[in-house]
Amino acid sequence: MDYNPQEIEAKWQERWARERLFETDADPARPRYYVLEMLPYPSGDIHMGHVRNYSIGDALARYLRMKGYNVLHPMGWDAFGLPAENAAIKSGRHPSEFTFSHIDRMRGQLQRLGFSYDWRREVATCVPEYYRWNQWFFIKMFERGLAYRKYSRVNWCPKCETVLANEQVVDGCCWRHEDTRVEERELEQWFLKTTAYAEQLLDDMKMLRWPERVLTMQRNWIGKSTGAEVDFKVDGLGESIRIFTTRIDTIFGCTALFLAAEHPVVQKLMAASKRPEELAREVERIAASSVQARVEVNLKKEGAPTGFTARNPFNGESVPVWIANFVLTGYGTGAVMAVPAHDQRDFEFCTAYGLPIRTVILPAGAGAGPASGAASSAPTAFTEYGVLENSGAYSGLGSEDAIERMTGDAEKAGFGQRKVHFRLKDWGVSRQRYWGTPIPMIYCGQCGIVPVPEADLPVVLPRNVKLTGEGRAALATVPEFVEVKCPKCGGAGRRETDTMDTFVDSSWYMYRYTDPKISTAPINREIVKQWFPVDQYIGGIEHAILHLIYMRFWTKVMRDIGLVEFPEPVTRLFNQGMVIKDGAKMSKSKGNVVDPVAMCARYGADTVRLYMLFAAPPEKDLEWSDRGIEGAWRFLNRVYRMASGHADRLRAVSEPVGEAGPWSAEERRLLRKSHQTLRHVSEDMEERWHFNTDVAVIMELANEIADLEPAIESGAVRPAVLRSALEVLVLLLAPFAPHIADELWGALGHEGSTQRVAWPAFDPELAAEEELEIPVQVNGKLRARIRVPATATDDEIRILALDESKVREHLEGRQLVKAIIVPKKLVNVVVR
RNA sequence: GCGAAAGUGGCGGAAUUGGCAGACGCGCCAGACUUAGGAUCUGGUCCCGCAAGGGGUGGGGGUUCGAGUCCCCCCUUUCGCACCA
Repeated sequence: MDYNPQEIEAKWQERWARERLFETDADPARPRYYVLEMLPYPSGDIHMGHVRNYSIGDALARYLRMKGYNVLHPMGWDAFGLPAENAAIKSGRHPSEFTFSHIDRMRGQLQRLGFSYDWRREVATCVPEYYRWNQWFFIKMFERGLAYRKYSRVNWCPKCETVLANEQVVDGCCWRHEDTRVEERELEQWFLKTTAYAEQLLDDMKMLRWPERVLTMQRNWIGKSTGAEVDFKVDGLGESIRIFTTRIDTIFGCTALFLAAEHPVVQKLMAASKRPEELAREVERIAASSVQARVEVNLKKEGAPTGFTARNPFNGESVPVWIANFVLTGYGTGAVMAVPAHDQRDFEFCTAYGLPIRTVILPAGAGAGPASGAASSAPTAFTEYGVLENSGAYSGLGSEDAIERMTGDAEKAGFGQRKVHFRLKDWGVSRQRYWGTPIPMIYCGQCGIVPVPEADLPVVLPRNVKLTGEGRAALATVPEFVEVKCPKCGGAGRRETDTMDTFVDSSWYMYRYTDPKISTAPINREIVKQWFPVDQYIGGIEHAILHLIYMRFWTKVMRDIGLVEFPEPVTRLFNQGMVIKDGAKMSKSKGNVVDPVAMCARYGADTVRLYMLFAAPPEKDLEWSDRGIEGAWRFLNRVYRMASGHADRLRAVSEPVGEAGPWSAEERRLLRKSHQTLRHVSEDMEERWHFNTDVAVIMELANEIADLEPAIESGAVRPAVLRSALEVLVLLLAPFAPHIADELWGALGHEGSTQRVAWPAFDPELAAEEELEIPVQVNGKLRARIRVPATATDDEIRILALDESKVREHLEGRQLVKAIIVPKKLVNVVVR
């Protein structure tokens, strides 16, 4: 009789599996819905963050199945590169031992939580079959010029001992090691050309129903800026310096040029300089300080003159060329024009070094005289659009017009051109690690870079490798792996020894789920067409500019090589909040973790899941509370006692509730409450997703049934009505606490899982109140409540309200101005 | 610094469209049952007040018959961006 979750959950989990309840069938008549949760690193144990993520997704999946959808709800595992290698280095065992045993372990934990995954569609991204298709994609991209190799300065995490992509650097630190500063190294690396899709990644955001926050982050990350490039000829040298500006309208106010210390022309200036040693020293100093600027916020602006001047092509004026620490090498051309009057940074720099400041833009609508005088003595730059002055033929134009005209004129005269720059950089995918997809390339002295022929894929990892963790590509130490014949000429070649970033794996795993076993192609086009795009993706915000940009890029590449016909892989995205304990995100290093497995052992999966949904709305952070979960536990106990207490009697009842009564007042009350609850949960599941309030109204229904216990004893609530209310209660609970729901569904005399039962429809007539309690305000203050039949007209309500004794008291000696009736809601009597 | 979101009891939170502020749960108080209670059940629980009544959604102003909700100013917190020319 006592609620024993362990027993119930084990029984139903076994039965769900035996009946293959969650296996996605191919019934073409039913509408399809693809629910996907972000896949985990198999770190060995699932944590509460996972449980929350999956409780949300599973509630949705279970609801949709009951609504008649054919639901695809898969689960898989990301490649687990670094943790596996570190564990291997420590123990001397092979990384695969960790990876696969951890996957098994986490799968077991998820099964214990009773999530409704179709395990036939499980995908692990760390197996040779998956490597094959990563490599296949890589070669396709190489053939299209979308994968290339270049020697460049890269981010290096000393803890990971490997390269990081720009997206993987957070506040100057590694995304995995939040307190490890990223270093810079010069390395030859493979890149994927995400920049080729910058414009599309930006444009296609309009078709995404994603949180605005994520879209904004992506927009910032892509960082489109439209402007112009203009050439300044260096006086006395054959060189010219090309600058990028979004404010060509301010160019008459240019009083200097600023170069990044690493700008290529700096070498030439040094060579031509009259005082080369001195200049070289200065350049070195500025270079050092600009490296620091990348890490430090608000670094002091520093610079040095080169001694050269360059000619402004618009007014023929020569301005000094400086080196400045705040000019970024990697953005635009690495050179900018200094317009101190209209750019805050230039203003600070020029003020510090005494360079002249010349106003050329006036605020629109301001008088010419006073404004120009004020601007030259102002402590800040005027950076907004305005009207040009001191700008030759362009004076008097508005900024917008001027930008258009001046850019056009520069193009005609041949010293400049329209230009769009993006902040987005290509994705550096080389990793100097063992456990990852080998990059399928061979270097030949004769033929250059040659991709491994498709027939030879996959290139697999050699087993006999010694992992040192010393930051050199581990594969380079295995001669049998490295030494290979060139597929083109048959001569001696060398294999690439870097492996791919594991974000490659997660960029297309959602496709693989639709047909995980296909061996002739990365995806089954026909089946993908049936399921894609993913209807609902659920995961944390932390991948806003990592996985979620890579994934979008990958889909666009897949479309361009003819694998899919749509531009975006995921229509709707939902970000659940983090699980917090003692004010901080749960993490092993902080020692504030709550183990879901232990919680399951104590309370059962249903209680844990119900609490995860009840304690906070899903998009907000959830503060873990040991007391709070007790509440969920008590609730399920109450429901269990209540339902199973009545079950024996109710099982025998066969008569239906009846279409229209006649019902006792208590029966009406019960039916009304259950249909109101049904309405709330049904509507909420469709759009709003405030699962915490769904659980709250389900609790209210349970409380209502408990309150009616005397009426049930006395027969005022007949068994058929009670049974209908209990069935609603159980079915509503099914998405949130599925085991106990199925158990009680059985106790009420039904066969099988609630997942095979149609979601009940609510009856608006049963949900409607017969009598309303309407608050009556006098001048906005609550003075009384009146009870009126639900059918009462506004006039009837007005008469009743004005007749109420409390209201009459407040009316005494005053003049009635009007009575505002909000139908079925409220009356406000206005008096003077 | 710029941008966005948020701020409601002792706590998590509710109030979906401008209409009863505090649903539901936790905690707390009182009681019942009990050898016992960290089990269960019943009642109470925004603040001041014996009550009548008054006050109350970060602070200040405004719009409105009516504001947690809309507008303006300020404060605080969180998140994102941060020399992107």
